[in-house]
Amino acid sequence: MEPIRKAALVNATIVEIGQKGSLDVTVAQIARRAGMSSALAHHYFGSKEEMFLAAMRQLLTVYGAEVRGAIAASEAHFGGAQGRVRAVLIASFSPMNFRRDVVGAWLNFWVLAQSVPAAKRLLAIYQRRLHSNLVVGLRPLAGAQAGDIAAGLAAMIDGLYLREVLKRGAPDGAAAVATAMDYLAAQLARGEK
Amino acid sequence: MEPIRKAALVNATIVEIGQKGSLDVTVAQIARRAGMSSALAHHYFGSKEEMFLAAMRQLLTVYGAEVRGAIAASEAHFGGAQGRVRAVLIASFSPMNFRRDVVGAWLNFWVLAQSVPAAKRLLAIYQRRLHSNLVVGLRPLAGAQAGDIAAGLAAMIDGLYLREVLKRGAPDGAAAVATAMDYLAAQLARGEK
DNA sequence: TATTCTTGATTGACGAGTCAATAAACTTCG
DNA sequence: CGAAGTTTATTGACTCGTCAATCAAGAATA
Repeated sequence: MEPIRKAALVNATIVEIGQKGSLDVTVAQIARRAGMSSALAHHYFGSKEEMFLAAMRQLLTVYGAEVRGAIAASEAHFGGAQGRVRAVLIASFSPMNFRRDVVGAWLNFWVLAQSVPAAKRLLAIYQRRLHSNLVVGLRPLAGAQAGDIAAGLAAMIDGLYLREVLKRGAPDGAAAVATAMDYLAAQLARGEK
Repeated sequence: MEPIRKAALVNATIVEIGQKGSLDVTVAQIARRAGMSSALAHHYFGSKEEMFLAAMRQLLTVYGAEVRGAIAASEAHFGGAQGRVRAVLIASFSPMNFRRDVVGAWLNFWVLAQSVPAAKRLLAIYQRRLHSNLVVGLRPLAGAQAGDIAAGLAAMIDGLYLREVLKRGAPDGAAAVATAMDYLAAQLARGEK
């Protein structure tokens, strides 16, 4: 039972935060969405904060898995070139990760990181992984510039996420990928000139 | 008295939210920082939400003024070229706007916009102004591409803000400007080739 | 029986907003 | 001038609701 209930609570937490657009979500609301009483939620997680952190970890885990998958697929097919960077972008803006409620939850966890050290640590992991993935992909293409370009690209990715939460209508991952790829193309074109 | 007290409350709201890194700030805390009782804060603003919105408007106003000032100064001295865009960037990352607590408040207001329509409207104004300022500056440099480049640049600016709240140490506006200008240079170089 | 699962009820704290009352400043007009 | 009246400024105390967390007790299961 424990793993099932925990998973249900974690998902309910993400959806609830994402839909409400705020961390002002009661344990009772989350528990109800997950189909149980608030007391049971406390029984399994001990505290609301633990639930939030577990939800963050879940987001990180899913995102990380998708990135790894995309990279693997990309290397199998194209073997290098812009493939790895493109893979990271595609995974970042995939329908799974670029969902409205997921993006809303991300933003709220970013806020949480300002006051909860454990949350800050989790986000730092995300940032390191993203940066490192981009640099590995960029090194063969841009050499010494890889670090700077990765920094700019990472900022742009986060910015595209940030802006998504205010848009209405369905998220458009392809457009986001296009914007980021355009940046990349411009940087690489300059390097070659 | 009214304008003085309101101004004090607005500033206290920004600082309190920025330092705490969260909208979970009590009216009593804000009022205390502004040197008055919570009842008086309610007397002048009616509700906590009104205080938040007034604080957002203040941020928008100060930012807008600084951008206008920078554009005017830039046109007087260099007359066009990348001047206008650079002016927008410099204003965006000026020591006044790129302060830790201000950036923290921005991020929190972004979250607020998800659930409070009035806040969303204010942010939409900011986005429109930013985009339009960038497009005007980019049109002579990039022609039809101006819109797309502006979109990417705007996302990057917001992303740089977003990332700032997790960094430690003093904000480095110059580095942020450099990253954004680098993006711009790459895009323009490609256009000329 | 013992262990795990589950919840309704309760507690204790906290916070937004209201209110009644006091104090200060300003206005009116005799 | 100066007394009576009026508007503005200000606060402590209070109400009312909410919510995280706990607990004791009741199913279910092994």
